[in-house]
Amino acid sequence: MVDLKYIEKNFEEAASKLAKKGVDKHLLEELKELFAQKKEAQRAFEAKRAEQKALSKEFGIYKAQGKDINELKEKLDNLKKEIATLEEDAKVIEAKLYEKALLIPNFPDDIVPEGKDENDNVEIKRVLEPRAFDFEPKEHWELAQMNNWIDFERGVKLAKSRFALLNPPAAKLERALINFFLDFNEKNGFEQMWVPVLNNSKMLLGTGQLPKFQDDLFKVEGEDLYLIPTAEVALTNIYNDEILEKEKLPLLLTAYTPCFRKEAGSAGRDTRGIMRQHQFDKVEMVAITTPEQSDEVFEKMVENASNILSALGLPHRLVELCGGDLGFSAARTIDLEVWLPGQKRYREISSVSNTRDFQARRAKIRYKDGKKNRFVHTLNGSALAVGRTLIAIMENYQNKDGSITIPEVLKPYLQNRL
RNA sequence: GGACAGGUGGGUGAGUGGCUGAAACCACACCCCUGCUAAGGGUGCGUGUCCGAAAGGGCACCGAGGGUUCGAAUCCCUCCCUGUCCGCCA
Repeated sequence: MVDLKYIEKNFEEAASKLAKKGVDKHLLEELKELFAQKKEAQRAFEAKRAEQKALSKEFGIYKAQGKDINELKEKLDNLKKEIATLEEDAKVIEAKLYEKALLIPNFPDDIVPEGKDENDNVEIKRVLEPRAFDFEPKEHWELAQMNNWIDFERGVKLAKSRFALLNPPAAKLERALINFFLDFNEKNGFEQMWVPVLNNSKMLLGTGQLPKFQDDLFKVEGEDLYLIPTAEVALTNIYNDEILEKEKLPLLLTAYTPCFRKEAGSAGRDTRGIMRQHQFDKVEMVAITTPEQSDEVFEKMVENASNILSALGLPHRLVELCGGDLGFSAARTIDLEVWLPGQKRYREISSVSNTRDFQARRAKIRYKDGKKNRFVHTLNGSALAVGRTLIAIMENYQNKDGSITIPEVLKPYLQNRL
């Protein structure tokens, strides 16, 4: 959640920052006004409440002394009614305030370029030269069919569109990739976790998926449980409503989970193949840091994801997202896009974000800094999206006859055989 | 899923209507004493929010939400969770 006090004190600055993300200034004005109202209502209520408490105490003393309490009681009865109204008012305003505040996206960092969509993102650098083909490279869905790696029809039969199933060679490769990623992350300091893939609404609110993006989530009927769209939700919320010791930071975590997304609003996009599925595997990194540590950890996470791609021999580029393309919770994001020779373009395979204290405020994740409790910074990034890595391997390692060469680094994970 | 028992501060745990935001002990921090593997004493030590430069003060929070009452951690209702036993089961 955005810092309301910051908006109150630095309104113009806050407004110009959020303009980068396309947030209307009027929304902020409304918020500021509500915040002022909330404080006023709170003050009014608390003053009366203090009065009531004092008189009630007297009431007890009077009674003990056998004094007449009728007059006092009448006074308190009236106060009670007055307070009930004041309290109700304060509650209503507060609820309204938070309802609105929870819909305001995070402030982008100053470094974030202006822009309205992905076309305005800024390429930072390219890593590894795309391979030169002496034949026309095919797209992954074609290769998948030629090699019988992916069964799209039966995936749909089992569930619905945008579900697929992997046949023996691809299924093994999928798991090899998961293990390879987890090991790679672990070697670079990320603790390997295992988490529930169903999380409750409080957690989804903590990382920013709720309340605004409810339509993107699969919800369990009759339960306060959602299938997580990313392990970021579970990993970050491990520390929901906790106060951490400064010495324990930064916490670097990694986990593999399947991820579930409704992909509402992306009808017609990437309908062929497994680029955009309702269920996909991903190995995620999450970091919990002090504000001072978060920039350095951010770089480390980007580097780690990039190094994995390099280890797999996959050409890729780093892209700094512009304000308009930045996610709701992110202050800054660098996407890693892998080269897909079949599609002849770079496609997102990892996204590393620093949310600064935005999620920490929502999820109430703090750390002790001396006597004070401060909000941590939370960061997340894929390392990597597994299904998309499978695509990248298929397209980059394809041979003229449609067969696919397995990258050397994965062979140990396949017991040297498919 | 059924039955019973519970949910209090970092932990253990007291507290059945006002003197309790909460005893005591442990843990932790600092100080004093002592002097070596027996320790003792003192002080501090929840979270959030509002006012304040600060000191300090107000309000809220004893699983969550309602209710009764002048007044609730304490009484009532609903829900959630935990434990134990039974059932079921990877």
